[in-house]
Order: sequence, then structure tokens, then C-alpha cells
Amino acid sequence: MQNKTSKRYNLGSLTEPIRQARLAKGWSQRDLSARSHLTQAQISRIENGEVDVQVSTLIELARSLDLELQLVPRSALTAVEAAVRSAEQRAGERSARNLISGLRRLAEDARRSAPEREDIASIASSLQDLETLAPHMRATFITADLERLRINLEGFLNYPPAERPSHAKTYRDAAAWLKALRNTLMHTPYAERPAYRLDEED
Amino acid sequence: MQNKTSKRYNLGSLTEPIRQARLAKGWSQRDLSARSHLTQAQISRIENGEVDVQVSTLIELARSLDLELQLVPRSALTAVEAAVRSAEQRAGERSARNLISGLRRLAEDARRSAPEREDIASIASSLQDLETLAPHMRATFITADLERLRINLEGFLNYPPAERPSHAKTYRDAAAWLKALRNTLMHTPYAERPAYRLDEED
DNA sequence: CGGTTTGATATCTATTGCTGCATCATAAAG
DNA sequence: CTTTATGATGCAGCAATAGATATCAAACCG
Repeated sequence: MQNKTSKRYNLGSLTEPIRQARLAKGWSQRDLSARSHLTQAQISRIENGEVDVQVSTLIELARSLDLELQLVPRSALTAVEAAVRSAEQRAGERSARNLISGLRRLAEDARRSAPEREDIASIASSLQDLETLAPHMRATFITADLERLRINLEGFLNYPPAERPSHAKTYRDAAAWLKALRNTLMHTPYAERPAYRLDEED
Repeated sequence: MQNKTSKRYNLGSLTEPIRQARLAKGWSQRDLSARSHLTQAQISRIENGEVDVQVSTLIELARSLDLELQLVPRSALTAVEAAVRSAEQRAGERSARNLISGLRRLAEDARRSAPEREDIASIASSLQDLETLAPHMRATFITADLERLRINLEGFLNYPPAERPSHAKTYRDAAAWLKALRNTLMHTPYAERPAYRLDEED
């Protein structure tokens, strides 16, 4: 052990996925805390491997993130890891697709409701393009940003047109970011795109 | 909680596989204790779900049994369980096959060394039949018995012929059990047998 | 700049795990 | 009947986790 407070346990293969799953859902440690029986402080310690959690705690935490703790025979490890990877990708693509089409509808509303806002118009237009490209995204890494944008747009629409906050910088940044994302995906070589289309769910 | 000493944790989905894996290897709790850092007492308590173990303990225990603790997304659960099942079956068949061919060789030696023993002759003959049928066995449920037989036969061969223990009942029972097992497998419908043959490994 | 969110820490207390050792009951084997 | 192996249990002692609460620094936004 290194010093008084930084005892570390080598549980990275278990705690890393937890942090990733939480971020993929766009939750803060406090959000996750509210959905489990755990304190934000505990979650922080766990994610950083500073405690040797008891299994019931780990199970509780995992379940709140739609994860299950499983014992797999060494001989099945590679097969299992492959199954997990492909399920994760499928889920990521699906949730990205749903998030984006919801966002696009929101942005259309906002555009209709405030036609003078160029930033919002740009956002709506980028989202329209993105909707057809959604299956190609590594959704896990961007859902958090999309989620934030959604909350902003909803807030925007909840105000009567007169009292709306401008959120100028926020929307300018979002518009630029979406445009860049769209361009990246547009130029992804055709060969790397999946041949199938995913059904919309939820 | 029910009374002072029988607090129970609902960890069956984790502890049951551990007990099964241990039994499949034919190990006693003391055997497993010797191969991990854990006390036999602790192992007993863990297998019976009387403690809420810390993950490091569970990992240690699992690794001694060639198991790994993994977090899998709910959406991948069925795929993962299928992968585990098929790997377990493959491993079970392989180990049954190895165990039995080793045993057959041992029994041949014993028969040559003590031709007058009818029980041993019967064992050798049943094992010869079983060797061709090994891939059809649910090995997990019988390895422990086979293992015990192996230890007995080795002991038998280690004595000079004059001083050999009789082990009369042991061998009589083993001969009957093997014969029954052989008959069961012989009459397994052809359709249920796999079309492939497994390579012999260690 | 001023307000808010987020993640990381510190402290204190109560609870619990893990070790080491000692049994103990049961079943199997000679 | 006696010996042995196995699994379950009791207990003392130390150390660690979990819970509750409160900060704190950094990033972010308006």
C-alpha cells in the first residue's frame, strides 16, 4: 500500500465497466446513487477501486445499471466476451438511434417555434442527417452529450416564446459539434457501415 | 433475519456455481482451501451463503476453480449463458474422456498384476466399453466417483502383490456401478449422440 | 463574476468479514 | 466397532466496509 488513504484494490476489470455503464447512460454518481441504495461517496470509492466491496453491494450497483454479475469458466471467456461486445454494440446503436430521432423531433418543434434562431435551425438540420447515419455511431461515447442537448431543448420549449433563455453559447457549440459529427459519419467508408437497419424501439 | 446464526444472503447465483465447480473437480473444501488463501471454514460459509463476501475473496476463490467474475449487460445475458453452457459441456466431455482413458490403463495394469480378481477384471472391461462412450456422459456428476476409484487403483498398484489390501467392497461396488453406467450409455438413443469425436488432451 | 453540478475526500460510528483454532456430527471404510 | 474424511459451526480478535454527513476543488454556464 502506498500511503494512508490510497489503498488500491485490483478490481479494475469489475469497476471500470461500472463507470463506463454509468457514463453511457449519462448518469452522474448522484443520479446512480438515487437509483441504488448507495451513497455518492461510496460509488466514487468503488469506481476508483479504493474499497474491496462486498458482493451484495456490487450486485446492487450492477443491477441499477442493467448489469449482472456472472461466474464464467475460463474456457468460455473469449466466447462470453464476444457475446458481450456484440450485445453492447447492438444496444449502443439502438439507443443512439432512438435518442437521435427523439432529438430531431424536438429540434423541429423548436425550429418551428423560433424560426429566427439560426443555431437551432442548424441543429435541426444536422440531426436530420444524423438520423439516417445513427447506426454507425459509437453511441456509448456520445449519449451523455446528446442527453444534455435534449434537456436544453425541452427547457427551451417549456418557456413561452417571450421569456425564453437564449442559451446562445450552448446552442452554438451544439450546432458546431453536431455538424462535425455529421461530417465524420458522412465520410465513414461505405464498407464499414452495417448492411442492416435497426428497428426503432421503446 | 431468522435467528442468531442463520443470516442468509441471496447470493445463490454466485455461490452455487462455485460449489458445483469444486465438486466437478472432485475437490473437498479442504482441497480447495489448500489451493486458495481461504480457510475451509470460510469456504463452507461462502458456499452456504452465510456471508456477504468481499469481491477480492470471491475472485480469489473463483480463480482457484478456473472461473472468472464478469459483469455482463442484461441484454447479453442469454447469449452469455448459452456460451457458458456449451463450454461447460465441452469441458465436461473432454475431462470425462481423459479421466476414463487414464482409469482404463490403470485398470489394465491392475488386471495383469492380479488376474485372479474378478471385480477388477469387471472394472477393466466396463472401462474399456465406457471409453468409446465417454463423450455422451454428463461428466460433471460423476467425476468425483471416478476420481475416488482412480485413487484406489493407484493405491492398489503401489503395494507389492503379497500385502495388497483387498478393498473387496469398494471394488465390488465400483464394478457394479460402472456396469450400470455402461449399460445406460449403451442404450442412449443414437440420435442423442454427438457426431463428432473429441481429441484427447490433458 | 456568481451559482451550480460533479467527483473526490474526510470523519465518525456501527456492522461485518476473515483468520485461526477447535470441535462436532455424519458417513464411509477397514 | 474404530479410524478417517468431510462439511458445518462456535468464538475471539483485528481490520475493513457501509452509512451518513459535510466539505472542497474544478468545470461549466449564464
